[in-house]
Formats: sequence, C-alpha cells, structure tokens
Amino acid sequence: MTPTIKDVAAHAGFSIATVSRAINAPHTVNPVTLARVREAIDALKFIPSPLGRQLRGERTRLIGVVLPTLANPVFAECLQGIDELASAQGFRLMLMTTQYDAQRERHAIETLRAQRVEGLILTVADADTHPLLDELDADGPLYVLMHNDTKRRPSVSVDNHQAAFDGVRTLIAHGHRRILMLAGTLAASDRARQRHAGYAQAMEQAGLTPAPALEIDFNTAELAPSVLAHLTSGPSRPTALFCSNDLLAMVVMRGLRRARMRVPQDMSILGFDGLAVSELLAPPLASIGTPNGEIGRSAWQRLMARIGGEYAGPSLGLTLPHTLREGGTIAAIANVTHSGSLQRARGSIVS
Amino acid sequence: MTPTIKDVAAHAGFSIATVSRAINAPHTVNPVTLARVREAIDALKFIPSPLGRQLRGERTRLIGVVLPTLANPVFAECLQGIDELASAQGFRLMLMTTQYDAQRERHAIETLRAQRVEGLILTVADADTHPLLDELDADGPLYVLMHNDTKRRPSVSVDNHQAAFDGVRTLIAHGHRRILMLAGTLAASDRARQRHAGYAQAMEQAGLTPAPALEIDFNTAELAPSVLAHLTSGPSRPTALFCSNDLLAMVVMRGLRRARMRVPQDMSILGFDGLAVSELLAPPLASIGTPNGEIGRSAWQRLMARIGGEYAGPSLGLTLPHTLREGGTIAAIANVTHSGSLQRARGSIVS
DNA sequence: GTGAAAGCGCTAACAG
DNA sequence: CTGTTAGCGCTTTCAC
Repeated sequence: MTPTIKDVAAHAGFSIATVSRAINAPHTVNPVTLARVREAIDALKFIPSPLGRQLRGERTRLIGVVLPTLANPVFAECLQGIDELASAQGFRLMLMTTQYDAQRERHAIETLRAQRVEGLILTVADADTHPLLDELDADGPLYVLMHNDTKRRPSVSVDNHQAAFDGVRTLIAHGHRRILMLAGTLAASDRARQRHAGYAQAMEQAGLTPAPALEIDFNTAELAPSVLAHLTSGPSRPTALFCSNDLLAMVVMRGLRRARMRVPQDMSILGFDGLAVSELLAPPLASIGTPNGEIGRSAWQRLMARIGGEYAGPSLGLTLPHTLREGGTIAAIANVTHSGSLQRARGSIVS
Repeated sequence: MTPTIKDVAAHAGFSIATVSRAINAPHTVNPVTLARVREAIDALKFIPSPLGRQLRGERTRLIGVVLPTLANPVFAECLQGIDELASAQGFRLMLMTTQYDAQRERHAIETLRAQRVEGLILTVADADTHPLLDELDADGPLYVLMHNDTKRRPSVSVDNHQAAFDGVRTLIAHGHRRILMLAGTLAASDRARQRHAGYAQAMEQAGLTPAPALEIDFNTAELAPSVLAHLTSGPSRPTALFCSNDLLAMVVMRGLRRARMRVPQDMSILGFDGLAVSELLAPPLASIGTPNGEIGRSAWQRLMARIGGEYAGPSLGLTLPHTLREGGTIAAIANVTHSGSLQRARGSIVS
C-alpha cells in the first residue's frame, strides 16, 4: 500500500542502505546516486515511516500530553502553547484527557508510556501524593507538570496560594469582610486547596474568619437554588465571592443576575484564570490571571531541557507570575474607604 | 531500559512466542504457563510496545486530528467529543493544529500519514478545492471532515448556508432592514463564504440588498476605530449585525458598549457557534448553534465505519441540525411589528 | 561510495 | 500447548 524504503531502492536501482543514507546523510552519497534516489522518492511519494526508526531505538519524537479536559479554555490554551513549540521543533503530540479522574490518569500515562513517548506534559488532580508520578520519577519517561503547583516535582505553574491571597486581599481592601470562596468540581484538586489556603490566610491576616469553600457543581451551567439562597439571603450574606475559576464565576454571575442581584453593586465577584472570554463580559470579570500559553511553552522548554540532559538546579517548581485583572466586578463597600468608586479602572498588573 | 517481550520470556522461562500468546490469546495457553508469564509481566512492569505491533502491519489504533486552532472553543469541543469515543474504544489521538494555514495543513497531513494513522479527522480552510483531500481520496488514509460543509467529500457539519439564512431571516422578522455581516479571519474559508451566501439569500428574498461581509481582524480583542465608525455613524448605519462567529460577536459587543451603544436597543447582534460562554453574557448572545461535541462524535463514528468498510451510501456529507438560540441581543425595530418586546424569551429551538 | 546483514519488539505461520 | 522462524521498515556497523 504505502511505499517502503525497499520500493524506493528497487525503483532507483540501489540498495536500501543507500536510500537510507540518501535520506539521513545526503553528503555521504554520490551526487548522481543521490539524484536518482530522490527521483524515486518523489515518483513513489515515499515518506519514511517513523515506525521503523522508532523501533530501531531512535528517538520517537513523540510527546504525550495529559489534560483534565479541553472544555476549560485554560487547558486548551496550554495545549495551544505546547503545540506551537512542538510542531516548530518537529515533534508530534499524543493527547489524552482524564476528566479529573485518577483511573483515567493512570490509563493515559500507561498508554503513552507504551507508545514510547520521549516525554510527558501533564496536569493531574493532585501532584504531591500521586503514586504515578513516583513511578515516572523512577522509570521514566521524563515529565513536566502544568498548573500543579508543587515544589516536589518538575512543574510550571503560578503560585496558587499567593495568587489567591493577593486577590482576596484586594477584595478586603475594597472593604469586604464577608467573603466566600466558591469552588467547582476541582475541590479535590491540589490547586483548589492551595487557593483556598491563600484565601484563608488573607482573611485571617485581616482579622476575618475564613469559611470553608462552598462546593458547586456547575456542569449544568445553572446554579442550584439552595446555593443561590445561601448567597443572597440574610444580613450575613457575603458581599464578595472568590470563585476558583472563571467558568464558575460566569455561571454564578448569571445566576445572581437572574435573582435580581446587581454585580458589582450588590455582590462583588473575583474569578481565577483570567480567561479572555470572561473579560468580554459586561462588566468585565475581575480575575486572577494565569499565563496559560506561556505555561504550556515553559513546560515544553523544561521538558526538552530535561530530555536533553540539560536539566540543572534543584528548582523543580517553576513559578510564573500571575496577574490581577481588576475588571468591573469588584465594587467597594460603601461604608468603608473607597466608597463611591463602584467601578474601578480596568487594566492588569503583574503581581 | 523499558523491558521487552524478550525480558519477560527470559524471566518466565518460556519463549517470546508463548509470552505473546499469553497476552493476545490467553485461552490458547496452559493455565500454569499463563500464570507464570503474568507473574513475569507484573514483576517487570512490562507493557507491550505498540511499535512492534504496528510495524508488524497490525492496526496502529492511531487516529490523526487536524484542527485550525484550539483557541476557539468550537474546535476544542469537537476534539473533546472525538476524544471521548476514541479513548473509550482504545484509540490514540495525534493532534496537529494549522492556524488556518494551507502550508501547515499539508505538513500536518503528511506527518500524520507518515505516522501511519489509520484515519484522519480534520477541519480545513477550504474543502472543495483542496488538492490534499484528493490525494487522501486516492492514497488514504481514510478521513472525515468536520465543519467543512461539502457534498463532495465525507464530512459532518451543519448546513452553513441554511443556518445563516435562518438566522438572518429572524433578524428580518424583527424588522431589521440594514443588516451587516461581519466575518473574522476565516473570510477565506468555505464556511464563511457559505454563511455569507445564506445571509445574502435571506436579504434578497426579503427585497433587501446584501452587503459584502465586513472583514475584521479580532485577534487583538479590540475593535478598530474605523470599523466602529462604520457601525455607529450616519443614518444608514446597520441596525443589526450578523457575526460569523461568537468570539467575534463578543468583541463587537464590547466595542459597541464602549462606544455607548446599547445592545440590543441600539444594535441587535446575532452570532454563530452557540458557544456556552456566550450565553453567559448579559444579555445572553443570540446565536446560531452548532452541536460541536456531536459533530466530533459523529465524525468519529463515520470514520470508524469507513475504516471498518461499512461505509454505505452516497451521502458523503452528513448534515447535523443547527439550533437558533434567541438570546437577549436581538431587539425588534420599533417602527415595525414586534415593537415593545425588546427582549425576547430565552430558549433554543431546533431548526 | 555502496551493499549485505543484523537487529529493534512484536506477531503469525509452521513445526513439533 | 509451546518453540522456531521469518519478517514488518528502518538504521547502522562492517565489508567490499
């Protein structure tokens, strides 16, 4: 069906060894021969099979990517960043998604490993305690984590704790005292925990009492009535919400609107992810931004460095700067300092 | 490094053939032997290399996916749909993106082909005139297009012409007469052309004059001043905009707001894609929806059918139903029928 | 400068 | 039931 090196050899009237050399080391072969071989290659539309090479023990030039989902633009953007560099450098990507499921994480890694990928770029639910990663450390292939903010393993991420801390401090600076954190299905993930810890620290430092994160299943794109009640009723209702990701923030925002609450006048909202789309809302969503494309590209570069053996230094976790996008969804509480400035200037600052 | 079947054979004290059988046809081997082999496999943490199998001419269980970009959720959603079925059926996905670039389309297909993928799922810029697809038809591998709405090749898509027609007719039904179509960088794509044709037909059928699509580069997430002027100034300014995709619609919407135009009171907007996020806007964006996950899954099923040789019938192009989500961004023109109902009920109808 | 041959990990006849 | 052997497409000594 598809022509092989053998067909080319026959067509050109040389041995397969010569054809191989003509392809991989053109300078070592007689120009006339070379020309004839190339003719044959063109005539047959021959493309060397990576399979042969790979099997021969050469580099597979294959990198595995394991992501929770592509439904969240955060990961799609990371993948986009990886793909940019990968295709520029002649690597192929093998993609698997896990839906935050440990079982599927295991399966993905095993599959990729079987495929003899040269390296792995992955985002897992919980990096620190993951036995699979220990296995990878021991038996390869080399890997780099994305968005898993851990000091124990090679990773590229923002400082989730610090980022959440900064964000919540901003809310506090706007006079908010009853601030609630909302988390999605990632509640079991290390990221969510770190963000909650940052929230808690900011609260305590201001003499406020942190609450446990309110877990929300937002797959339905609708807010449960019970949740809504929790957010809107009573004098002790929160005046600001810190959402563990932008998608969740958007759903919440719409839910509140339906309940006739105004954002930000009646409720301030801060997201996490800094999605481009969330900035297109009206008002633009305030959000802690992560440089997703850059995270993908950095992860790629670190992986390549590790593969190339250039990996140096004990700094396993690379921390990229997060940003704080002060959109229009944060208002100052009237009876405190910033009164009046319901809508802050837009723009983002690097923290 | 990684153990091979040979290592397992040695460890178990049997031949590699027996090990192979123990793996691929357990019932043909003595239970005792089987147990011993399995022990060895576990002890060595052996995973059979697909490379060997693939080289042997077996099925590679590898499918190539070629997409313009992952930055647009439309494609991320398609991929998500594909991935669902692929991983359930034990296939691996190799992903390449093209950024709408013909050069990169060619490169992607060649790379994937070299990798001996069993099939290809792709979205190209222009399906009808694509020489690469002719080559695929001739030399394989089998493929299915997504979002390329053509009758000449195996594809899964909505009817772009009809969808645009339906959408624009709705705008007209609301009393709009000066309706402009905005298109993004995909202006060179078959989809954009088909959508414009649908727009034009709806206009003409209503006795209105269609305008050429206004091309907009919205990578910057900002609207060019010249464009904005075009949309807002003069008595002949459009009262409704039909945007060739939701991302564009969102950018436009924000641009208009900044220019102090109210949506939908001063300008109605209709998008195309039906992105989940665009429904979270306030008001929710009216949009023609495409079932992206379903498109991905259908493409997968058709590809599998083709590979399995079950491909039947001359119906190359599979057309999936589009939806019309009447969000809050379409208002009736006051001096015509629907006056008063500035905001329509939400909900989606299958067309 | 070129060819013959071995071998990468695996499966599939074919023997025994 | 199990082992031997050939060969998938390719690269790479090692001869010539």
